[in-house]
Amino acid sequence: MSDDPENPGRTTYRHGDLRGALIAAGVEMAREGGPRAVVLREATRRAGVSPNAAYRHFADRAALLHAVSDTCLGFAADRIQQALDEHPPTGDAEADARMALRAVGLGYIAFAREEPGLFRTAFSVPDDLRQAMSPAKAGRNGLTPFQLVGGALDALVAAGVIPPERRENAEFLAWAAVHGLGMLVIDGPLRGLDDRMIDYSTDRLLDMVDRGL
Amino acid sequence: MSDDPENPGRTTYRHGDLRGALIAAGVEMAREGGPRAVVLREATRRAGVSPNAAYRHFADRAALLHAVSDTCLGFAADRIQQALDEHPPTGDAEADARMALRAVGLGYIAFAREEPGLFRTAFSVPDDLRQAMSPAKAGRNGLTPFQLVGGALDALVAAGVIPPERRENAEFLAWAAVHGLGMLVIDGPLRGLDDRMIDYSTDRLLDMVDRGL
DNA sequence: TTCTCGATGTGTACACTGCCCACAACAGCG
DNA sequence: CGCTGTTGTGGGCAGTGTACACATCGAGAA
Repeated sequence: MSDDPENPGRTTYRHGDLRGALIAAGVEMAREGGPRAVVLREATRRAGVSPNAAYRHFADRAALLHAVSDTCLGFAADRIQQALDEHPPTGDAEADARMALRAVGLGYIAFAREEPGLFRTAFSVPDDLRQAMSPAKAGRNGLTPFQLVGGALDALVAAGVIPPERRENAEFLAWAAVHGLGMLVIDGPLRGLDDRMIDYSTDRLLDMVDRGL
Repeated sequence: MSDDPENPGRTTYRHGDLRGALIAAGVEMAREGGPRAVVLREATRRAGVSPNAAYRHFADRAALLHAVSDTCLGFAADRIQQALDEHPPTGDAEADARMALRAVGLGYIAFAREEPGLFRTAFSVPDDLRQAMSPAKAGRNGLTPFQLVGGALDALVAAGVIPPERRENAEFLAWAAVHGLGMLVIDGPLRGLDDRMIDYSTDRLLDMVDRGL
């Protein structure tokens, strides 16, 4: 029995929302230590439940990690949406479309920098195109990061900035650039560079995408 | 230095090159299962040695993984060099410089696709700028992947393709794009796409870098 | 109302991991 | 020859994932 004041020991035999509690605990561990820190037994401990109870809701540790990863992708979507909200449209369709794609990138990088553990966890699980738009990976706005990038690109086509024949699969190019920068910043050679330097590199990378798409 | 690779039971008390054998075993495990599959005890088992012997050569599992990761980066450098060799200079300095940067990207992506486990392992260990050029991460040509990208960019500046003021930190932009694509291909939404599709995306990404740098 | 049953949580157990400690064997030195 | 520091061994501990049998209980059937 845990006498944790924040997590009162339950009185009922049933937990109520053990699945959700395990995911929440997993997210908390992922926040501090990345995907490797998501430990099944520790999650059950935090939920005040015996280790094997987890197996009523997840086939194995990988399944739990997958659910945690999806949740993290939703958080990424939220952060991207926040960046979009910070750059409201001005009325100039072309400039707005450009700025929206930029905002998606800025939100993505911001998420990587603010929550490196969650960022790593979000992308620690193999994924494929079919599942990239699964609602489980969506944020509060109901969209996944992948769909947010796609939306920004559609707007660029609608505004005439990108010719339609370049639209196809452009998600992958934009995403690759931004995702790569995110990795380099939290785990790669850019780690520990001062903030201004990273801001500058982010700007230049987004310039490159803007020019090169 | 590297004889008797398949010696089940050694006769001498000393192993001879246990450190190297452990790294080699680690690389083999990484090849099949990525960084998570690099397990210390299994490495000692494959080296025909007791578990604790590893601690005479590595402080802990993280240290072994780090050494394996460095080795993998060297393999990446080798694959990039191979791609460079496959596109020999034609005499046109400008076209050659462009092609060299392209070849670096192609080699990088080829490595990710051919050896996903080693690729993941190479970048599973936190790193910073100071260590990006450590000789431990170099390939047979003595250069690290980071240095190979840098060289290609220097050639682009020398050929007048890139203005010098855009040279600084351009490594990060080119690297981010290619690295991101590599991750998307082996772990992300592009996983399982057919080869032609990936080739096409790679081409378009390198176009973007070429245009956008 | 009572009974049953499927869903959910518990207890025990096993194989495996990383890592700590004390000890054993040996190569290279005087 | 003996000493000594390096390298490998053996036993042990805490912690992990997970398989199996069992306990508890909520809800629908009788």
